[in-house]
This record gives sequence, C-alpha cells and structure tokens, in this order.
Amino acid sequence: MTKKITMAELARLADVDVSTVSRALNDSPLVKADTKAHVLKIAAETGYVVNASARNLRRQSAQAIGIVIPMAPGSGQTISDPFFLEMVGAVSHAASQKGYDLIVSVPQSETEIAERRLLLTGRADGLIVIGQAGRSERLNKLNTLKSNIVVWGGREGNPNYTLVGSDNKRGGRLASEHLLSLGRKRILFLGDIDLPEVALRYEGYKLAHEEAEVAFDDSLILRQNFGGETAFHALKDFLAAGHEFDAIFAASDVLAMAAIQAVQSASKRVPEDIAVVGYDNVGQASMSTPSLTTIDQHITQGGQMLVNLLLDKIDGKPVKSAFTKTELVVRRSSGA
Amino acid sequence: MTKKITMAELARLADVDVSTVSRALNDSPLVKADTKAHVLKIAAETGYVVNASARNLRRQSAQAIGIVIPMAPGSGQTISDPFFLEMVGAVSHAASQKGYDLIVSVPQSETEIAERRLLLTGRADGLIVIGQAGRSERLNKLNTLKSNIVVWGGREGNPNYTLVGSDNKRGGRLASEHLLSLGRKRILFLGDIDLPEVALRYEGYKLAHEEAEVAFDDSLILRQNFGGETAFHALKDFLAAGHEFDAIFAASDVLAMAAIQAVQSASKRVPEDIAVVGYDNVGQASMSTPSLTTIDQHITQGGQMLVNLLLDKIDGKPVKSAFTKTELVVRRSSGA
DNA sequence: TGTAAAAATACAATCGATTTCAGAGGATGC
DNA sequence: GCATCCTCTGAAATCGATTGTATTTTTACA
Repeated sequence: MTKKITMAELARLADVDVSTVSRALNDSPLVKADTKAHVLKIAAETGYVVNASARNLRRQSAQAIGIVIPMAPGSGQTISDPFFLEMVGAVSHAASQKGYDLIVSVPQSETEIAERRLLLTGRADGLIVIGQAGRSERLNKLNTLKSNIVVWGGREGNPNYTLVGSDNKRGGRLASEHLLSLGRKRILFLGDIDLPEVALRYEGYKLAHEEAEVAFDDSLILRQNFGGETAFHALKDFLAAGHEFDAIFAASDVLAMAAIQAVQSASKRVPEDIAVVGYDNVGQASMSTPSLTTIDQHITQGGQMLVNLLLDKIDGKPVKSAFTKTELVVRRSSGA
Repeated sequence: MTKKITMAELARLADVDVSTVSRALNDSPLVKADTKAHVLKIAAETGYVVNASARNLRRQSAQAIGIVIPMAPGSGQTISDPFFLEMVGAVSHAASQKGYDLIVSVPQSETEIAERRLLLTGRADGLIVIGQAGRSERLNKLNTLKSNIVVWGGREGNPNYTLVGSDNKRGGRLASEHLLSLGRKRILFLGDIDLPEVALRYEGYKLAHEEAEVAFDDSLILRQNFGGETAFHALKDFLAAGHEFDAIFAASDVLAMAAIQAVQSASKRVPEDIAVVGYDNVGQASMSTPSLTTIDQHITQGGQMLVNLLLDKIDGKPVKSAFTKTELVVRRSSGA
C-alpha cells in the first residue's frame, strides 16, 4: 500500500520542474533525451502512474466510451441475452485496442439518466447505444445536445444519429429463402415486429416469399418479444391450438432455441417435421443441440464498426451510418 | 449541441458564488432552501451537469469500479463465454444500483497493465477480477500495492486478497451425488483441474464417490479447458477410443453442451446412455435441447457480493471472503 | 435597540495534471 | 566578438469542481 505519488513529488525527486516531467512522460520533443531518460527511470522506480481525473480534466477528454444497454421494458430481454453480451465483448475488445476504456451502463429504469450521465458529465467521450426500440425520439434529442453517439439498430424513420447495424432485411430474406429452398411452404415467423430491427427481418421474409412465388399466410406469425421463456410457452400453445406449419424463422437465436424446445416438447421432430432458423449466430448456436442454422449478424465486426465510427465522430470527422452484411450459416441439424 | 456550461457560469446566472452552487447541488444543509431551489431551477433550465473529472479530482474518487476479465492464455475461454458475460451483467447491475459506473477491461495480453491502469490511475476506486487462474501471485502483489481488489474464484493457497466465489467443492459433490444416485457408476470428469476452481469441483466429485462407496477411476477424466470447440473434438476422440462411461460431469455449461453434442454425434443418447451434468446454470442451460441439469453458482448473487464487498473495502471496512451456496438444478432431459 | 449567536454566503486554497509563454544558456553565423 | 537563433527548462495559468475559513446577514434575546 505505497502512498500515491504525485507528479510534483516525482519532479522533486528528479530535480526538475513538473512541466518537464509532464513533457517527459508524454514523450515531448521539447525535452532533452537525457532528461527524459532520467525522469522515466525515476518514474519507473517509484511506480508513478498519472492521475486520470487530473489529466482528463485538463485535456477535456476521458479516454473512455460508454455503452448503454437498455432493457426495453417488455422486450423480455435481459442483460444475459447472449446477443447483448457478445456485443459488449466485441465493443470492449475494439475499444481497448484503440486505448479507450469502456464504461458499461445497464439502466434499470426507463429514464434518460444513464445516457446523460455518461456523456454530459464528460465521463465518456462518446456513447454507443445498443438497440433503439422506442427510443429514437429520445436519441434524436440527445444527439442534438451532444452528438457523439452511435446506435446499433435497424434503420427506422430518419434518425439524425449515426446508425450501425446488420442488414436486417437481407437477413430475413436469406433465412426465408433457405427454408423455402428446402421445400418448406408454411414458415412461422417468430418475433416482435414492433421492434424496427425485427420488422425489417419480417419484410425480408415476405420478400423471399414473393420471389419464390409462395403465398404467405399473414396469420403465420407469433409476435413474441425476445424473452425465451414466454416464447416457449406461447409456441407450445400455438402448436396445441392446431396451427400447421413446417418451419420457423425466429428473430433471434434465443427465440429459436426456445422454439426448438417447444416443438420437441410437442413431440415433433426438428428439423424433419419443423425446420428452424434463428438469427444472431451467438456462440451457443453452434454448441446447442441440435445445432442451429442461423443468420450471422457479424457481431464482432459490428462492434468494431461501432467503435471506429464513434471515435471518428469524436475526432470530428464526418461519419455515415454503416451496416454489416448478414450471412446465412447453415448447420444441418436444425435447419435442414 | 449546446456548449458545455460550467459551474462558474451557472453561479453567474444564479447570482451567487460557485461554492453556494456546489453546495446547493449537493443538497448541503448550509444553503437556504430558497437559494437551493433557485439554483436548482436554473441548473435544470440550462441543463447543467457536473463535470465528472473535476469532481473526481477534487473528491479523490471515481465513482466507478473496474472489472477485469482476463482471458487466461490457453484457458480457451473467450469473452463470449456466457458465464463471463452473465457475471458482467450481474456486476453491472449491482454497481449501478450503488451509483457506481462499471469499467470493463478485457486485457488482450497477459501483462498486468490493465489492472494497474484502472486502479492506480484512479480511474476506478476498486477492482473486481474474474478468475485467478495462474495469476494469484500477481494479484497478491497488486493487492499489497493498493488493496481495493476483490477476486472471483475458488480458494487456492493463502491469498491476501478478498475472494468471492461459489462453493466449488460442494458443487462438485452435488453434481456427482446426483449422478450416482441415479445409478451411474462411471462418471467422466470433464475439465481442467489445473484451474483452482475446477480442482475443487473435482475434489467434490471424488468425495461423492467415497461417500457413495463407488470406486472412482482416475483415468476417467478428460482435462479440457473451457473452450467448447476443442472439448467437443477431444470427447469425440475419447469416445472413439472406446472408453466406457455412463455419465459426464462437466466443469462448465459450455463444456456440457459441447459434451452433449459430442455424445450424440457418436450416436449415443443423452441421457439414456450417458447422462450429463454441467456447471454454472447459465441462461442458455434451460433453453438448450436437451435442457441441462447443472449446478447453479448463483451468478447474480455472486455479482452482488463482489460489488458489496468491494464497496465495503473502498469505505475502509474490514472485509472477509465469502462464497455463494451452490445448488443442483435438475432438468430431466440431460441429467436423468 | 443593541449585541451575541446563528445562519447563510463569499472568498480562496486545493485536487494533479497540461500547456502557453517567457527566459537562461549554448551554439551558430558573420 | 557580438548579435541571433535554438534548445531546453521553469514559472504560472488553467481545467471545473469541493471545502475550510472568513465574512456578512439574519435572528434572538435582553
């Protein structure tokens, strides 16, 4: 428990002014090489580390970005949804490579405090918001206030903030095309189309039907939020009610896994009786049994893009919204 | 993009001194109620938010704690391991309830930079380290340097830092007892007993055998780190090599899920031929097919404990290591 | 009403760094 | 040999808040 040593103290020890120490530590060309070495040596010996608050106060930057993961009320998602968590991992990785810390905020209530706190207090230089469900207005407002925000989500309306996301429509189309190409004719869509991202996936689903000239039945939809548990029961009831379908396209892997379980508990086989395709390609998808055919959103790449665009914004560069290319990942056991 | 408004500016607008503003905002009893209201009103109107760096510099605290998730080299774990991610979620939740931000650090290399950076720069008031695999020495050292550290892990040696974890031995025993009580006689242990947590689970496994007076075969162990992919192949090979066993106790749910897949791909049935019990009870465990019998470490509770103990330490209170009570969660389809 | 005590506010130091500006000393050019 | 320019270092201002102390205003009581 050595006492914190300050820069002034270090300057005294090295017998130079603090300004010289500061310059030396920041490798300024203004300092003679000898002096620099001397200071660095003493700094190392004493285990000196610069005080972040002081530096940030002076520099007016935090070397940190925030990530806000809002649990949309009633979305049924929890922080343990693997999608969120993989996103946190991806963003954390990308941020640390750029020398930025990542501050995670999981607001517990539906107030705007979290975003404000991080961004406006200067605790974070910029903000990544995961998912915009129902919050686009607020985000628009916040963005005009201080514009270092990048949002993960699907395009919806005409946001004035920068958006990063996967090509949801394409994803929905790919998934549906896959099922249709296997000869499935009645594909149940499982997901909450009130969420913009999911709505786009549903559009892709319809598009695929049109292209394949397969009539689609708009009653073949089970509007379920992202909560696996409730989806499981809802689908069980749906099956028990005697609805007929030979495939399911679920709006997330969690939903897909819940669906598989529901189907099996109704004594139907996956994929023989009912094929299932998910969305996200979370890590568990390949490891679950049966392994899951799904749409890869390229979460890692998405995290990179979020961070890169945000840092560009922080640097004042102009930035355009960007989208990852979704891709079909076929794993034979569930989807075919 | 309103320009940042400072406290001095606010003081000017309210026609009082900054010290009064500061006290008003901090609800100090030294300020008259009228004045307080007046200041608060103007603060609200102008959208004033206190600058975190300045406050932290002055207060010598960061109102933030760090969480370090070290990918032990060769542990095979990735940040997307659901266990880590659920832990991050739990800690984040607990921290925000206490008004603390959470800074996530996922060091990419095996240097000690990450811990030092966060803690010694004052960016975080305390540090939570997840897993101690092979790092107990370094942690001991860091702890003597600045003691606000709480580590998640199993007891190993005689650490001078505070430890929080689940009762791994008990967990191992519960899992094994369960399998033995079902009449299984040859239980494969799947996990890397070089990791202290896993070693303790293995001890519990042996203990259960002794108590049940079932001879255990110490060749019935497949030492695999936490990587699901490699475990899958290793187990496949193990099965192909003709080893006989009727159950598996996996040191994590990810391993268990990989195991189930390996078993099935070898055309054996789970649980009829081989029952499987996992460890962690991650969210996916209930949703996977077949759903997983597992040991619940009470991650959420653990996250709470980590945060609470750390904050106690920060407050200078004496703190003792603590452990959650592990519990068996039976889900019929895999484990019985 | 005058004075002592209490309440409210203002002043000023401080947290630990960065950075502008000024100055000391040495090198260079003519 | 002297003026000029470079290099390097130091002094001091600054970032935006908090807080101990001083000062003013208000209240209370005789």
